[in-house]
Amino acid sequence: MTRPAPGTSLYQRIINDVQGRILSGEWLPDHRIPSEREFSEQYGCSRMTVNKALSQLAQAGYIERRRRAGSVVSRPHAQSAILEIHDIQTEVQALGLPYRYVLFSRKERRARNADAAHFDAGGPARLLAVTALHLAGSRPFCHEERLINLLAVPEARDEPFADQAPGAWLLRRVPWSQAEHEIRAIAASLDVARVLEIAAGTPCLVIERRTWNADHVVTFVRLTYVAGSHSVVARFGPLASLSARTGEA
Amino acid sequence: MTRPAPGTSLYQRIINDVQGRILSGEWLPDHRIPSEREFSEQYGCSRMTVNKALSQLAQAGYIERRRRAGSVVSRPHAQSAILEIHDIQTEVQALGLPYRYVLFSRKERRARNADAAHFDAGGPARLLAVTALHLAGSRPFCHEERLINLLAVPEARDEPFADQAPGAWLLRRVPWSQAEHEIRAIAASLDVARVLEIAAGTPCLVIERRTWNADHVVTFVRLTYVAGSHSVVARFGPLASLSARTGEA
DNA sequence: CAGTGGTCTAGACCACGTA
DNA sequence: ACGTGGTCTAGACCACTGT
Repeated sequence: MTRPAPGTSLYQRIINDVQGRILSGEWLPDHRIPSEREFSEQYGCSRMTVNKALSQLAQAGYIERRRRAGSVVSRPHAQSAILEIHDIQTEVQALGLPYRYVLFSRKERRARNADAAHFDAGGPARLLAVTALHLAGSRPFCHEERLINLLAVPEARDEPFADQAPGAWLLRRVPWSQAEHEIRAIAASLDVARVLEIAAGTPCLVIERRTWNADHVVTFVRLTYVAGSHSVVARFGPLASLSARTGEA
Repeated sequence: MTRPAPGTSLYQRIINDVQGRILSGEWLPDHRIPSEREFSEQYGCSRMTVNKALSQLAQAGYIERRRRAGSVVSRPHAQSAILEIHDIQTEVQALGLPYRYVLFSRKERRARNADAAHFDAGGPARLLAVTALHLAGSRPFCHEERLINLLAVPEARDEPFADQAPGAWLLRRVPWSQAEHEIRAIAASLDVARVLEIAAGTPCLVIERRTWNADHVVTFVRLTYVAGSHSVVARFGPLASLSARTGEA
């Protein structure tokens, strides 16, 4: 066999067919779809090819697979979206504005009790605390408060962060395995309001991010944006992650 | 062969090994990792097994694969996170508060120019516009403004939405293929402030979501939360989606 | 107990892109 | 040109689980 696979591969065709039946409503939630062996007969291919297709459909959340009981169409559940969080410099320049970065303070210090919430139990012995401002043109764009775990990133001790934001530096230097974001709306505090050149109490968007490598927190950052200057966009296409993931990483 | 695979499968072991080398920094970005054929020799297994492992690592963004050139460790790029957006009722009950839903208005009407931004070019001919309030205990929790495309969901015409929020109804009834979220901070308008029982100008978190099925927008919703009552949490663990995706959908 | 998915094999041909 | 990944085969044994 080994058909030339003109546009798409066989397993991709199976994915598309099943996805079509689910999205069109032909196969409703809890509907039991054919078994791998039935599919392989229908498509005249081996079971492995069907398995690859159905495994990816399961990963994308379209179906659930159970031994003996077979595979059934998932009932829609909490939506999960792919949230893209870009580098701030890239973001500002995408707005067509000149980007500028100003370092406010950079202090090495021992971890306090207040830091324990952001780091793991016990926490890191020594921290690097950095506060800075990102500007779009002449306007303040984003206020950054960051803590870096010096046990995880000892090189940060030698980095002044005078010309380069710690986020960009860390992204290039440190591998990370997990990140957690929390997004909230707040009223600007007096301190932040002064820096962002707005009135205290003005609505702001806050993004807090903790980044892990293996078991320990590498860095914690709080980014404060003036309301209206920034929004977070998240997209989700279940099968997008199946069809488009080959070459783009 | 067919080893009993004591705790994990062979391809999962390969995934873990490669991930470990990348996260530890042993294999830096742009490092070329062994070819599939080399791995299969090292592990004493077939190339298909290695292929399954490396394919999943590529999907998770750890490595990039290029024909002839081999596979290289990815350089970290824009972080993408998995954003969980839950049903509002679930969310309120998770806070340990009684949930209540109040319908304010429900109107069927023709699409206006102002709706065109939320829907596709041309837009749907007829819409169902619903405004409602979600309460946690006796306090307003979230104000909902929703537009439903009646061409995509004609059954909505027969649904009063008096006792049931349209979000929960749609989630159960309508398949969707894509969603887009935008999260912003705003100052409460007069109308919204009155409904949420806060002062005008109070910071609020706004989530706007458009949901597609195939090519057309099914529904658009704007959810407004009082600042402090709600935050969005997003997590990302590249390999979490590899190891934990089997049985949990 | 019977049928499902989970995993694995030892080959194979092909398309592609880089050296 | 040649080695890479991409895909596929025609089997196999096993673990699990619903009937």
